[in-house]
Order: sequence, then C-alpha cells, then structure tokens
Amino acid sequence: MKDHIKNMAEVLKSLGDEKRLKIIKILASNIDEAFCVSDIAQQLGISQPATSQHIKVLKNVGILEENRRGFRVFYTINSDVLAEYKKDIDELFKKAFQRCQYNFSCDKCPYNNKYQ
Amino acid sequence: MKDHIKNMAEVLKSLGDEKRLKIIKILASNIDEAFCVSDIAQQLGISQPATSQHIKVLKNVGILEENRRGFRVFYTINSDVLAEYKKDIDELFKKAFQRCQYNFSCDKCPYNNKYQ
DNA sequence: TAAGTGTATAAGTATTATCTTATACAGATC
DNA sequence: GATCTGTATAAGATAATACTTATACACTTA
Repeated sequence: MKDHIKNMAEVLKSLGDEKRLKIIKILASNIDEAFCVSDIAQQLGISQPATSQHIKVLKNVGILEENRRGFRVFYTINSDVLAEYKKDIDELFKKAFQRCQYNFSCDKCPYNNKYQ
Repeated sequence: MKDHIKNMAEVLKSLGDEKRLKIIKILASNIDEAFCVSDIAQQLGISQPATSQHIKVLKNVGILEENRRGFRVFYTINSDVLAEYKKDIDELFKKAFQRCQYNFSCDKCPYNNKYQ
C-alpha cells in the first residue's frame, strides 16, 4: 500500500474543517431525512451552494450518501465507511505513530512500507 | 465547551496533510534525535524552510516539541498530547458521529452542547 | 405544459496554504 | 571576533479552498 498515508491525509483533511464536522454531527444526531441541504445551510450560516460543496467533499470520500426525495435531497452518513476510517485512524496512531516495537529492526517490521 | 468542534477541526486539519503525517511517522519510527530538520526535509523532498513550516503547524497544536542541540534542532513527538488527541477523536466518533442514544431527546443528552 | 421548489454546477473573488529563495538568527568552532 | 552549520522567519509566487451570486437541472404540482 504505497499511498496509504496519502489516503489517510485525504480523509483527515476532509474531516479537518469545522463546517464539515458540523454537517456530520447534524446528520448523525438527528433522525434520517430530518434536514435537507437548505436546512443544513441555514444551521451552518452559509449559502446553499457552499453547503453543497462541503457535502461534495464528504461524499467524495464516501462518508455521505445521497438520497433524493422529489426535488429535495437528503444525505445520510455511511456508517460503514466512517467506521472503516475510524479503524484506519486507530491503526495509524497505533502503528505509524507509535514507537517501534521491533527495536528499529525495520526489516522485521510488517509496517515498514505501509506508512511510507 | 463551545469550540470543541473547532479545536477538533484544527487538530484533524494539522494531521490532514501527507507531508505532516510523514514527519510524524519519521519521528515516531526512529530513535530520538535520529534526524534533524534538514534530514527530514531531504526525506520529504522539499526545502528546509518548507519543512520548518510544516513542523510549526504540528508544534502549534502541541504534537511536536523542540529540542535544540547546538545549532541543530531535533523534534520529538509529545506522546501525551498525541494520545489526548486520539482520545478526542475516539470521543468525536463515538459521541458526535454516532446515532443518538437518547432517542433524540436532546435535553437528556449530555453531549448536546459539546459538539455544536 | 408552465410554474414552483430545492440542489448542483459555473464563474468569479477572497482567503488561506504551500512552496520557493533570500536572509536573519542561534550556537559551535577556528 | 570571524566564520561555519543548521534553523526560523520574511517575502513573494502559485495553487488550493471556501465562499459568493447566477444559472442550469431535477422533480413536483397546478
């Protein structure tokens, strides 16, 4: 996995924005289809297009899914994807960010190449 | 905690960059003071000033600590801070990103305000 | 079919990031 | 003190983000 760290950076970057965190929080903490895009925009205090663009970022990494209902669009969190990313983050912290457990004998380390 | 989500966004943003993830990875997976700033720059394939600037971002959120040795500077990971952030991320995923466990009775939810 | 509602995309602007080179600064060594 | 090594900061170029308004698009309803 050559670009694993690159993918992780992309995911973390998508989450590294206040508005986008709030979008996830709003969608997660309410029943499905409680708020459409315009509702969310209002809660964020930004325009509807700006909101759509933030949603697009989260959709691109698979965290959000589109559910069209007539001329409205509701977004839901793909919990599986989010859980997968959480696992990746766990592993990143555990394996890449933690002191070497192989006494710096990199040839013995199974993670040597994964996070380069 | 009014800006908790804002702080989380800042931390995630600091981690949401390939070069910065690599800096952490390099520092974590080698013995202390193995590589100075210029060494890291070379490994990243960017200039020394660019590297210093990335380091500054990580230092600003407390993840890195400066250790001057003569005219060289070595950076080490503040594991406590990093562990703290990991806990925050865990909590973020568990509490803010997970379906409401209070049946959407927000007045009963202890996290109602924390992630707004 | 025409009008209405809501969303995505286009286009443009402002802000922020990321890099570069040049230079100032800190400390070691001659 | 003068010079050397390495790092941080300054200044500036370029690119990427994040917003805005305008408009195209999808769908509903009269």
